[in-house]
Amino acid sequence: MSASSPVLVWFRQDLRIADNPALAAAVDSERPILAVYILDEVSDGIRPHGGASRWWLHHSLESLASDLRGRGVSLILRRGAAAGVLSDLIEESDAGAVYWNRCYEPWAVARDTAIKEQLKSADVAAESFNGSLLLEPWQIETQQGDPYKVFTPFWKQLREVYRLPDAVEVPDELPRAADVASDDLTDWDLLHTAPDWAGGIRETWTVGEDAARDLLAAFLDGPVADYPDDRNRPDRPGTSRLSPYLHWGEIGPDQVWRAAAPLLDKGGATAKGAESLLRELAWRDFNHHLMFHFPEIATENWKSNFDDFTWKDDPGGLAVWQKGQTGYPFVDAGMRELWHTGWMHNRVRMVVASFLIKDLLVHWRDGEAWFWDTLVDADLANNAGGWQWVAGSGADAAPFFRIFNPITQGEKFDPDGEYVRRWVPELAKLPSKWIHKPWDAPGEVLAEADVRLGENYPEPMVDHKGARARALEAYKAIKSEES
DNA sequence: TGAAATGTTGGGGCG
DNA sequence: ACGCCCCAACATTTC
Repeated sequence: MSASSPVLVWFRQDLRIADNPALAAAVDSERPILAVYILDEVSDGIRPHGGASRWWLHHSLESLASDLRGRGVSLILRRGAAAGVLSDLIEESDAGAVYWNRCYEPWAVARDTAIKEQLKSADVAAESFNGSLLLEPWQIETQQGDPYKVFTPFWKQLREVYRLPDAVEVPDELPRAADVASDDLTDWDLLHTAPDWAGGIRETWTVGEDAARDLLAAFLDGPVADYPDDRNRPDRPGTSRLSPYLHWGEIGPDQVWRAAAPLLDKGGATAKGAESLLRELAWRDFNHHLMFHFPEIATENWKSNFDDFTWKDDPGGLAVWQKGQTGYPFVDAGMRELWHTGWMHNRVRMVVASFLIKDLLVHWRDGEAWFWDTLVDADLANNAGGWQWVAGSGADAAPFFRIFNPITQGEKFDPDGEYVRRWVPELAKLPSKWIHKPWDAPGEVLAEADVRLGENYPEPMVDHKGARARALEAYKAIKSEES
C-alpha cells in the first residue's frame, strides 16, 4: 500500500473517540482515517439488535458522527455482512489497513477471525485491540491453566494482573481520507421498533460519550460513597447507570478505573464505594471471560442437568410478566420501569427474573430474550450471565433454591414504597405498610386508596408460597443429576 | 447478591 | 424457691 492509503477504523461496540485504542493506533499510523460503522444483521449466527438497542444505536451513531465531524472526519455508514462491506470499502477507498476493537460474542469472534484471514491474504493490514475489557479473556487463568469459573478468585487475580494503561489522547483534528458513499442513518429505521419510543427512553437518557463522562464524574463526586448500600435501593438514584454506555463503548472500563482508582486511597466510605464499583465492573469482565471460553453459555444451560428441567410452556404468563401485571407490585414496578426507560435497577432484575423462572417456571431464555429486546444496555454476556445466575444453571450461580420473595424484597429494598408508587401509579395512595402486598390490606384501606383488586390492579397471578413449593418440587427431579 | 423451617436459649408469668 | 410453659430472639439447617 502507498503511504497515503487510508486506514479504515471499523467502529463496533466502541462508539467513542477518547481512549479508543483502534482509533489511537490509526492516528499513530499517520495515514488518512476512514471511520466506518457497519450494521451487520446477517453474518452467521448473529442475533439482531433488540428494539431498545436500536434506539440507542441510532443516537449513539449520531453522537459519534458529530464528534468525528468536529475533528474533520465523516462516519461512513454501511449495512450488510461485514466481510463483504469491508472488501467493498477497501476497493472504493484503496485502504491499506483495517483497525478495530474486539467483540466477544461467538458470532463476532467467528466473523472477525475469518475477516482477519481474508484481509491478510488480500495484503491488507488487520489489527484488533482491546477497547472493551479490563483484561482480555485469555490474559488470566487459574493455577491449573483453566478459565475462571468462580468470580471471587477471578477478581483477586484481575487485581494482581491488571495494569491501568495510560490514557490515549486523540488530536482535535484527524487526518481525513477521501469520502466514500455512506448510507443515511434514518434509512436504517432504527427508531421504529423501540419500546415506548415516543417518550420514556428519550426522557431518561442522553446518549454519547460526553454524557457518559459527565455521568461518571457526577457519580464519583458523591453518590459513590453510598454505593455499597444504595446500589440495592431502586427507590434511590444510587447506581452509576453506566451500563448502556459501557455496552456501546461510549466509555471504556479503563476510563472508569482511571477515574475511580484515586478514590481507593482516600479511605472511608468513598474508598469502599469505589472498590464496590470496580468489583461490579469486574463482573462485566468475568461474564465476557466466561462467554469467550464457553460460547454456548449465551444460549445453553451451563449446568447441563438443567436441560431436563420441566419448564412450563406458558406464553400467557410470560405476557403478563412482560406487561408488569403480575399483581406483585415490586415485580410490576420493575417490568414497567424496563418498558418505559429501557433499563431496570439490578436488584429488581434479580427479583423479576426469579419470579419468571421460579414462580412461573418459564425458561430463563424467554426472560433473556425479553431483556434483550427492551434493555438499552442489552449485552449478550451480561444478560445471559445474569439470567443463568438467577436460574441456578450458570457458572458460580445462585443455587436454584434461592428463591426471591417479591414481598420481602420490596419491603427490604423499597421500604417506603417510593419505587412502586413511581411505576405502579394505581397503587400510589396505598400506605407503605400494604404497598408490597395490597391483597392483605383491609377493605377500607383499599377503598380509601382507590385500589380495586381485580379491576384497576390485578390480584397476584400466583400464590408465591405455593409457587415456591412447586418450584422446589420441580427442581428435585434434576437435583440428583447435578454435575 | 434468600427464605422458610427447625432448633436453641433465656427471661418472665404462673401455679 | 422451684418447675413448667410460653414465646420472642437468635442461630442453624434445609431447600
